Amino acid sequence: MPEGNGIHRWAARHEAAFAGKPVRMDGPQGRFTDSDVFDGRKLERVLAVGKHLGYDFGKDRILHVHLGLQGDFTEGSGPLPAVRGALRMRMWSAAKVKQPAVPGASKRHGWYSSDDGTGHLDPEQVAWVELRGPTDCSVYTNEKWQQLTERLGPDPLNQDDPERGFAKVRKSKKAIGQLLMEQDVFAGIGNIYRAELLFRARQSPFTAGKDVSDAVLRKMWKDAGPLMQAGMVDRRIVTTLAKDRPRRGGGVIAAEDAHYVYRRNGLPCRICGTKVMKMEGFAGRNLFWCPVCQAEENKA
DNA sequence: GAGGAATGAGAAA
DNA sequence: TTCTCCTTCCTCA
Repeated sequence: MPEGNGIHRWAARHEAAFAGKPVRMDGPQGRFTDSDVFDGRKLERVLAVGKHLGYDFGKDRILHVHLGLQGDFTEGSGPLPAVRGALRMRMWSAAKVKQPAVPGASKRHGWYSSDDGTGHLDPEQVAWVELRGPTDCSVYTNEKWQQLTERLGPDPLNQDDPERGFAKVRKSKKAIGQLLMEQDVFAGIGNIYRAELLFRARQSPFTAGKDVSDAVLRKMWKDAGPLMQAGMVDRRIVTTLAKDRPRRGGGVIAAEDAHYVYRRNGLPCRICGTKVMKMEGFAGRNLFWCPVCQAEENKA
């Protein structure tokens, strides 16, 4: 379900948990049949570009994961839980045992264990992740991964040079609210950040790309990096400034205070009080904006 | 228990 | 522009 910030977060967490060691992997319900390619091999690093994850096992083998709209990970420590729900793939840390976990098993598959009850393992060291509902979970070569990254636009979370993306916006007749959703313009931005970045720049979603001022473009780009980096609070995206949120008790940011316009249609704009608007199917998704703060005449 | 919506994107028409 | 993939969670009855 996440936008780019959530993807980079998973990459960092999974790299910290698994990289540098052999990992176990399977697709216990037959939804992922290539787990053998990776099972028992050492994970070298976890790549993140836009909304794409790449678990790099070296030797020209990368596990590509794209969560899409419905995909999500669950993670935990302790013993691997029983299979439940619709599980695509799971990955867990492997502890090396002195004897094959399964007598007669091949070295690659049999000499690592996490929950086989052999007693060779400290349960506190076990970490696991489960993946369900992804758009893609498949084997990539280095070349295929490179083709993917070349197709994507600059990613605000990867310190990329934004000029390539700016150039595409400047020559496009499409609305900026549509361009922000296109991953070959900017990678990693999704429907929440589209709405919130446009609002924070007081930019109308309907202005053609070629008519958006450079100042606003740069402002949105400069905003996007830190905003996406700080983006997750309790697995939620928060984009409101503290001064624009109502004061409530405790340090927790309430879900209804997290956004300026996203899913706030019918509610008053936090800045001007005008009712926030919603339009269905704008670049295939629901668009939210304030018709006053983001009026087309506001463009610099 | 049904039905819809959700932080996505590729293919089809 | 419309369909289709796919899973979970929430609302409503």
